[in-house]
Amino acid sequence: MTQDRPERADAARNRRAILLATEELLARYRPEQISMEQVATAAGVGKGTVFHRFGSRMGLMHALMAERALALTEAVSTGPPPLGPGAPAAERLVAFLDAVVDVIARNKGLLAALGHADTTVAAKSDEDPRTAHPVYGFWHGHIADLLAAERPDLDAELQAHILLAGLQSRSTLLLLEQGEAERLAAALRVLARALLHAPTQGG
Amino acid sequence: MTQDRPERADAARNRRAILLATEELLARYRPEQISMEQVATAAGVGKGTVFHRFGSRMGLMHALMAERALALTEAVSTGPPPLGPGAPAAERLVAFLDAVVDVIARNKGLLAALGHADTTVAAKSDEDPRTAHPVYGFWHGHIADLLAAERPDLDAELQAHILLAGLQSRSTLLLLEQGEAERLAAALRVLARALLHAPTQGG
DNA sequence: GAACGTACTGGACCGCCAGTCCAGTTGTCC
DNA sequence: GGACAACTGGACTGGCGGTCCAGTACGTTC
Repeated sequence: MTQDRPERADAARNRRAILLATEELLARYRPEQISMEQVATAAGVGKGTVFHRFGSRMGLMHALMAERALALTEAVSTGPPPLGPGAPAAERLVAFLDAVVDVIARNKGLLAALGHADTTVAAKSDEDPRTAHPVYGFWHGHIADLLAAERPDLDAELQAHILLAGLQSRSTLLLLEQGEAERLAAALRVLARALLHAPTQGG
Repeated sequence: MTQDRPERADAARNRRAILLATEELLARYRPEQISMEQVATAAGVGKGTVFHRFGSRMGLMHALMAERALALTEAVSTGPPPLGPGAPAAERLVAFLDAVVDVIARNKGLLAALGHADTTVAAKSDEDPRTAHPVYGFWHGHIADLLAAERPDLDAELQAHILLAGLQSRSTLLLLEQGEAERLAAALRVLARALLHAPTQGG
């Protein structure tokens, strides 16, 4: 589909430049301070190019996020246990949560930017956030599956949302900025384990 | 402090009008679609007045939120158990979470707007979100206290943040929009109870 | 290696919005 | 009823996300 015709050399070069410039800006400034024009300038291209390639602020952030999350996606699908298939669901869940904390810790700015982009754009389309944000969808699905495998009596879908929410809130992001990633991971492990051992629910 | 001199009659009238107009707009439109100018027009005042009274978009949303959360604050501080003092911490916690879900369910638009306002303004000041959002601070403190009372071995501060995060995420807000408040409350109860019964953590 | 069609480029441009400013108005106090 | 401060409101500013389209340079074809 995308390969019908290989991306033109200059287009590929600029795409990389834009993603790179975005990363650098995110490392240096708060996401809301970064305008698309700045990204374009930093990448040495025109604003039109940025929008041509990525459609919108949100598209750009999604592309970047997808790239950053790629390794985790692969580790989960085809890598070795406990992240990959093979280990018991409970272990995989804890390992996965740890890994997600890690990805997020190394991409706080991006996460915040994504949140901001989502919010900004939400008004224009009433699409489901999960559809709009494939990385989140994958994470959520994975957590929900593992949770359901271990505890079919729980509302796994929703618990998965809640666990993930704990990683994207403002307070959490603030914590990560202070280098407390391990503390967050620990808390999440406790929470996940507690959930796995929770007293069975009456209907 | 604020009472040194009672608010002038016209000022009070306009403040009410602005808050009311904001509520009505929030009920009808998505928060990001509502501009401060619209609020002003709907309230029948000039834009300058809105900013004079509330300082910024965020200030307006905070004022509205504080008003909406007032009943809960009072119920917790001086009301009857299980919400108010008197009941065991575990019961108070569950009751409080239910109450917060209720407040949030009845103010989804406002919550989303607050999130948006926070994000928008965050760049300008590097204040701690808790300071910036007193209602959140109160909720968080209360949950953390109750949690710590029952389970001193937990990272109550952080777990409280995580529980609250589950109420403010985009997915959650989406759920609430679909009238699934009870489902969310149930999931939170399960999670809180699980946490209260969690296996003790090794240091 | 030259000519051609097309995908890509970039910056001027648009509409919009948060927040500022200040001259005029109105309520309150003495 | 006069004086002073607080309040008011709308014109204005700066900046942003996103569009548009004329020009450019890439890859292809002969």
